[in-house]
Amino acid sequence: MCQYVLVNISKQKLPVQRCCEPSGPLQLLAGQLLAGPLSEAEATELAAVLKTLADPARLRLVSIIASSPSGEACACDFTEPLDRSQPTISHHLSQLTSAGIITREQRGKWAWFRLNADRLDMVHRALGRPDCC
Amino acid sequence: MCQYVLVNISKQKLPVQRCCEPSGPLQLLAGQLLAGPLSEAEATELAAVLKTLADPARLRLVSIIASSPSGEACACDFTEPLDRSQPTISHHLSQLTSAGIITREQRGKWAWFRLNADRLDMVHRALGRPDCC
DNA sequence: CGAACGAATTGATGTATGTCGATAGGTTGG
DNA sequence: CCAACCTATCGACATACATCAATTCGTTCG
Repeated sequence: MCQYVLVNISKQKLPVQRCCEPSGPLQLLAGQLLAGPLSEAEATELAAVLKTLADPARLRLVSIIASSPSGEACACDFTEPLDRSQPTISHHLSQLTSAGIITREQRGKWAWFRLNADRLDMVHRALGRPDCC
Repeated sequence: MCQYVLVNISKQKLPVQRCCEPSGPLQLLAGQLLAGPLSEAEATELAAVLKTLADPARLRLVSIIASSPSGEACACDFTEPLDRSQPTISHHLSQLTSAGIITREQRGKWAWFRLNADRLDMVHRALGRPDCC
């Protein structure tokens, strides 16, 4: 079912990007953890994104989407490998979407999710050294 | 008080490292978020470290330690800028220490903390692309 | 030794969160 | 248009957690 649709869209162009290059304009997370003392506001903002990532189920969701050849995955692909109920999966997908880490697209009765590379790069850079990446 | 002691040890050698180079052997967090599907165990382990980082107070503690010229900071230096009670600060420092993100050293009646660069690099790499850093 | 001081621990409290069963909302196919 | 199917929302529940006041633990110094 899902696989059938997946094949049909697997030819879509995948984002090819150089390593450590900003893939878009930075609007948030300007502060870097190791570059100087974070303000309460900067820390709260960064903490919110990290908190969304800091869950085993959500990390697995992200990793499954990331390792999909087509760059996206159907909601129905998660329930089995994660061994959690459908409402729980849906909840986590919603969390990740709200945090801007993944994007959601409805196609027919299936919901498809892809990574938001910009947002992940942002978090990645926020945790690196100032002279890195 | 604290500043006096701080001056005395500020000549200690600081770790000078190239960007994106492992600063030590990896024992944990072998899995990379974007390199392939994470197992439940890998995800749980990575989530634990991220959860420790995912708090405004703890992020600020880390950033304050990181931006100290001497590379370390006294527990007494945190209470004021963070605007939280002494037990709360102590609690967060304990969390960060348990997670291996910072190290603690008792000198006289003061407690001094430094970053564990290895551990932070580990988290940084875990969130990056496979071909990055 | 005993007073003073820095930091950790304890106990309590309100809030946030991960999880599921049951239900509702939307979309497709016959 | 109705039944089947996929997904989201709701309600409930147990657990985890951030925080503080009070207390205890260690260290230093007179």
